[in-house]
Amino acid sequence: MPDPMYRQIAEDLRQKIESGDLGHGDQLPTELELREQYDASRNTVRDAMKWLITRGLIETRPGQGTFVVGKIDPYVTILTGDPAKGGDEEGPVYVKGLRELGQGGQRMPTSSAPRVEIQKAGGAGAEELQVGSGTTVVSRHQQRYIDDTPWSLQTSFYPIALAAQGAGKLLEVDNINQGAVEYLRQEIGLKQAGYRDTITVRAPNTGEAAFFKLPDDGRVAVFEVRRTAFDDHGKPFRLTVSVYPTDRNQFAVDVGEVPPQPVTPEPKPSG
Amino acid sequence: MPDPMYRQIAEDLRQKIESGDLGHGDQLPTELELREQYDASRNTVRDAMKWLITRGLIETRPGQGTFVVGKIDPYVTILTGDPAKGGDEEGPVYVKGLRELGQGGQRMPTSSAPRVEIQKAGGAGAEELQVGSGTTVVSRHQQRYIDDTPWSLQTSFYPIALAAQGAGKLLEVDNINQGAVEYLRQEIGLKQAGYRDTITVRAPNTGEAAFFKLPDDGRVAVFEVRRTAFDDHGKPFRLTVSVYPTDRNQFAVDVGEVPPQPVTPEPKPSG
DNA sequence: GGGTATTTGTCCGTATGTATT
DNA sequence: AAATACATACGGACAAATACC
Repeated sequence: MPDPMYRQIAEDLRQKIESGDLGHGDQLPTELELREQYDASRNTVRDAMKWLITRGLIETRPGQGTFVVGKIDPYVTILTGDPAKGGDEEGPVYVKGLRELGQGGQRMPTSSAPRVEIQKAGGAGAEELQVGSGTTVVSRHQQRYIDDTPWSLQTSFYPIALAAQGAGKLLEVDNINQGAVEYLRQEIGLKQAGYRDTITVRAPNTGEAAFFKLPDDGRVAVFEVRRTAFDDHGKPFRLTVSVYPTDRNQFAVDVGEVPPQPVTPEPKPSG
Repeated sequence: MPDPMYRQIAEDLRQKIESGDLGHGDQLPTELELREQYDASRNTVRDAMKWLITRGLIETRPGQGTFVVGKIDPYVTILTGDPAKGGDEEGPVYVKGLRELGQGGQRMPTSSAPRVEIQKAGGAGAEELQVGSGTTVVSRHQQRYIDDTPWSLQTSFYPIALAAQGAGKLLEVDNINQGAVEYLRQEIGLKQAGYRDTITVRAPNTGEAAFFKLPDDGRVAVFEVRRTAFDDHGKPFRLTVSVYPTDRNQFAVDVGEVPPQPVTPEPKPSG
């Protein structure tokens, strides 16, 4: 038995897109035109559209039409940095296409002023800090941009004890210019000996979808990177949770000796 | 203006799920029952279902009903290993829940015999090897399992010159027991000085969806990890492309000194 | 194994609302 | 204001998968 009709229509359009017959940004025929081309009802054509939308191949714009999605030059974040520094907190970001900048395509992210909150460490967020439930932590939440486009949402958690020990800037609603890790080293001699990142993918919540301007049908997932930082006694003192849309970000991990070239050419989905 | 009706229905059901009113694996009312509860048409109820399905909250089973998705203990792959070894090719994998094994929750993946092909390095896959277009490469493709469940699809590319220089096993349809990286070191003195991983997320192709038994509506994306390995002259000699479903996998990256504990343990009574 | 009821999947038609040009 | 195009919502019909007797 053949596939359902909406799948056949979707596969036919997919083939047209991947063969280059329909290029990035091109407009598809309207739903009514497709209804005639494939001799199906408009609802069936729309089912095919939804199948293609889920796969990120097309997008619809009410009042305008349906379009092949444009290609995005992904941002590349290198997760392996100097353990004595923050890591991705102030690190550079590379752009794969490197069209706009002559060489290297390096960018610096900018951050909003942090929203600082004092919270109880419930089961909700900060198990990695290994403080008991009910202990007080400081959370510092920031919105991060590259070239004025939303790039990531980031929240760092610190035990309140650090502020009491002299790191008062943790409680201030200002960016810490030299970076929080360097500040903690200077101020109270806390050395970051290493960190562990865990990388997961999930659907965005409503706030994230709004900030990143993601379509509200939830088809674009987000990376969640949780960085637990340890001092030289192996004790965790910082948890940073960063969220990035998966459609315009990728990560790089360097182990051992790796030549300096910033990134490798793009991967391609195989048929 | 209020949200569309299908969104209101979806949000109401989402709240019931996230509040625990409906637990993992529980069955939802049938579409006809929901149609009466919300005084909507069956198609509108189904639109609400689709919204929840896209977000991974529920799943439908034809002939049975609609269910809250069960919780999955994710596999954790550590990307930062010994640069002189393969990395994740033979490395252990950790399971977060660690319920089934007493301690640590460590698992070893098993691999199918490789499918070995000789290919021209076209634009398709292996730009990272920095061989000219038209150069011949060996590809070794494997299916990898953990506890007999499909875990990843992996393809490694090597310049054909390595086989000519004495590493003949690269052309054989057998697993290389000691690992390809160790084999290349022993046989032709090729030392892996380091590697770079790039991590992206994309929709699965049909073969991947079939192997991983992913729903064919494409809502579950896959990780694509591309590992380029370099010798001690900084020359790439291996590209390994691994694909993992995002719904049951996560990655860890260790930088600097990180305490040994494999993953963040769930708070458990010591007994 | 067969038959039947239940439940979701596909497909159709139509009407009306909303966003854009 | 009008035309166009997609979004939402309704209704109905039949098919396919599953469970149960």
